Amino acid sequence: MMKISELAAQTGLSSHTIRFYEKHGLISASERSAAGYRYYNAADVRRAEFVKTARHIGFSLEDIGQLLSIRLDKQSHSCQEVTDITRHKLDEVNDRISELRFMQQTLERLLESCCGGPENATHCSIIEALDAGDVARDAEAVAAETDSESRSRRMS
Amino acid sequence: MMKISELAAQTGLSSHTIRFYEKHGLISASERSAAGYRYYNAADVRRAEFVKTARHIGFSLEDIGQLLSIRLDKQSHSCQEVTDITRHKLDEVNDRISELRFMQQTLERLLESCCGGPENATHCSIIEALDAGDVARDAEAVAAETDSESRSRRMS
DNA sequence: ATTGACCTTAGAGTTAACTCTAAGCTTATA
DNA sequence: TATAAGCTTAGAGTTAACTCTAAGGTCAAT
Repeated sequence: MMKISELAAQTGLSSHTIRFYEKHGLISASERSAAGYRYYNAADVRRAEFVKTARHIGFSLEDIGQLLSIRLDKQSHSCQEVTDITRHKLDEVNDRISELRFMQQTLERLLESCCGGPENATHCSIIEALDAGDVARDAEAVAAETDSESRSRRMS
Repeated sequence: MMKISELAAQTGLSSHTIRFYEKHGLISASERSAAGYRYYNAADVRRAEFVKTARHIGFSLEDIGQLLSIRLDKQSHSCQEVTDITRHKLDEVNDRISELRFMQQTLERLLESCCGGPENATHCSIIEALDAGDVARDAEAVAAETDSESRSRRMS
């Protein structure tokens, strides 16, 4: 049975974060001392590590809540539920990657077009491109194409 | 000279957002009516569109503030200043893409390993993988490798 | 008995970029 | 002149996932 700071050391989460996760129903201490100290057993530690792993992969706390309830009672849940959550997360990730790739290309194109030197910016092609706004029209096309804007805006 | 809702229609920004940008020093109306109504001239519109374009590419409002001050007085600024901002943004974007690609690969790997069927999750390989935590150790390696965690966490 | 490290809680603060509300004034139209 | 649409401001709310603070209780070691 370990105290919160030991669990923190073990998992790499902070004590604050562990309490925060508890408040959100993801982790709990299976025992409390008379004075209210949290004590974690091996199963608690594994659960905390599960949360950390899932978080690292990019699952939201809400996703993790669902995964945990499946983990807790595997018999009552199907593999499909798990893959649905996973696939949905993958879709979000892919959408966000598409957006970022467009930004990446645009930024690279801008950088190539500009001398980047100590000359003054009177004829800077980056400023000019932003002024012309043609970049933005491309961006809108991509956004419409992937229809990713609204969903990905909710992602980290 | 157009009123705020006309500028909104023209740029695709909301009136709220235009006022918000004004509060943050990015946009302003070159005139006000006696009653305080904002009136925008052609230069104001171009500036608003500059902001929108830059925003679309992924520049933060702070970045845009810098770009605008360069745009406003090109003689006093160098191309290098512009490319510095752009390159820095590109670095952020690339870091974030690296993270997301790792997530993508991990999620794809998880999906491949799981049957995804209506069977109960007693032996679900996704849940098992999250339990084992080996995924997380890979993720940590990637995070350390690109050193992208702290920077990208500030990105959208 | 006294440190000092650690624990508790409730609740506030952080970040970015909006987004909305309330209460009241203005303007164009019928 | 009455109505509706639109404008103004200050300021609060939203989102996600923390992160920190304050005020106080606990515990092990000296």
